[in-house]
Amino acid sequence: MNNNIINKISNPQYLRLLQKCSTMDHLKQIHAQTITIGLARFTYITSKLLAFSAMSDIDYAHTILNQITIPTIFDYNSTISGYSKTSKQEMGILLYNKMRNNRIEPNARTFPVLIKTCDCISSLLQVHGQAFKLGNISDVFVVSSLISMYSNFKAVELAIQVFEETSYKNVVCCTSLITGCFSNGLVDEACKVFDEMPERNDVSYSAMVSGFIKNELFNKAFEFFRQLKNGNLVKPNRSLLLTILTACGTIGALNIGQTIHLQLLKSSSVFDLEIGTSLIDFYAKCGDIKKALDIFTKMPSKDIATWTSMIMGLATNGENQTAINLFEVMQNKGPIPNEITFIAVLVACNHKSLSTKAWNLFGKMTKVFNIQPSIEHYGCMVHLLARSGDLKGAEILINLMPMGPDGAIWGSFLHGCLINSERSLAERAGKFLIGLDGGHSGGYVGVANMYAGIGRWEGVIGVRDMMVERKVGIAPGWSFIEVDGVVHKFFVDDKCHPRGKDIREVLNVLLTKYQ
DNA sequence: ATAGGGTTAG
Repeated sequence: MNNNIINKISNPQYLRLLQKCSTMDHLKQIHAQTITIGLARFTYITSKLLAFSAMSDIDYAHTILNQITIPTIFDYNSTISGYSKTSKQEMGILLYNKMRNNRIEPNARTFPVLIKTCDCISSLLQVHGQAFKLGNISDVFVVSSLISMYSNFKAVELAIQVFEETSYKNVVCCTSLITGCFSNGLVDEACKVFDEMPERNDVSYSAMVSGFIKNELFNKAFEFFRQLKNGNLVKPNRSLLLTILTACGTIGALNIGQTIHLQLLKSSSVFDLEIGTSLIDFYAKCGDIKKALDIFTKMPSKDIATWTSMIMGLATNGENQTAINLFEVMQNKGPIPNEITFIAVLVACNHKSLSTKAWNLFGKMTKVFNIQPSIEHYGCMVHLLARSGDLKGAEILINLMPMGPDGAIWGSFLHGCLINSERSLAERAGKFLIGLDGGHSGGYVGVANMYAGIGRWEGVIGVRDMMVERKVGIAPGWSFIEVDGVVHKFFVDDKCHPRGKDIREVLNVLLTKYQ
């Protein structure tokens, strides 16, 4: 870059210069030149730089903020906004307090981002109180972020309260509440908000479809999708098609997903990252691993999500070694693995012969890639170790877990004990499992099965009594299949399906033929 | 002049 050029630059030109930056290094270069040339004394210029850095490198943005003698409300808003997109969320409130100490008044734009940085219900209540005190509470932007954050923290009743106290309810507030209700299991309430909202757009429909999926109401989701296809309500845009495709993967609806695939190819000229990645995930979840691999190889550019989806797809389709090999290839010529990639590759190690490899990767994750294992990583490790018969190793790991084991961890351990006939260990795991607070029936059933397996019938009765006493219901196992766009759900020992008799007859034929 | 909310790939 030529110094003369930047010296004569006008504000819009400077803005265009920043917009052209594709990497942080490029932005940092421009920052350096901005300072050398003396442009940095114009507050607008530095504020713009700060806003741009906050989108991709929050630490850098914070240093810029620290260098400004008297930062404006714009500078604070940009930095808080940057923090709302990272994991250092606690910095949001810290900055807000610093800003107040410097006697800078927050404005309407401060609260939506500040609300997004709240990492627990108490900080959210605190920020909500501030917004109320300073008169920003009727702003629709503030309302919609409050609704979605309260819902995220499982305080959906507070979300509903905020919604009801608002006089102007636009499409975004309503969509926030719809998503909030769905993610807290309030399906009827979500539908009611949708029916009563003044207008609906593609995002509200998208929220309905993914909400139904989250609550396992697959046919309702497809009913909505068909409404969209047949009527002229809203045009199913790319995001909505991606939502449906994800839904198809979740339930294994191969036929419907394939039509979405065609529609996506028609509507979008480029085979972009998100579409490609969701297609890989979709085909892998439907068991068509060849098609998934085909898309993977044909994709011109791949990011970490693409590679992770492929590794996970191979791992869950029994191609354990291929998944691990692909991970090795990725390390040579692909992006840097993240925490989800390690979950995928640990799932791939779920085979008796691969537990050494698993330990190896688990160590590499922390030492080489500096990723702290989450409860899911420990879960994968305990599961595969216990399954392969290394119960000692599994137990050591459980004791090492900084966050403490949950029901899933003890469940995996118990399962490993049972298939390896470790009775006394199984009993100990069972006691831990039942000792954990929680209404999930899986643990109790596991323990009951364990006692039954070793002939301790008084143990079985004891667990049953405990379930009655603690009001734990049994959620029976179930499965589903899509036929001609209709999803059929079956429970264990199900006698409710309208064609149940026919299905059983066919099943019997198959059983006599192949058993 | 600059900074804000809801759906959406692993």
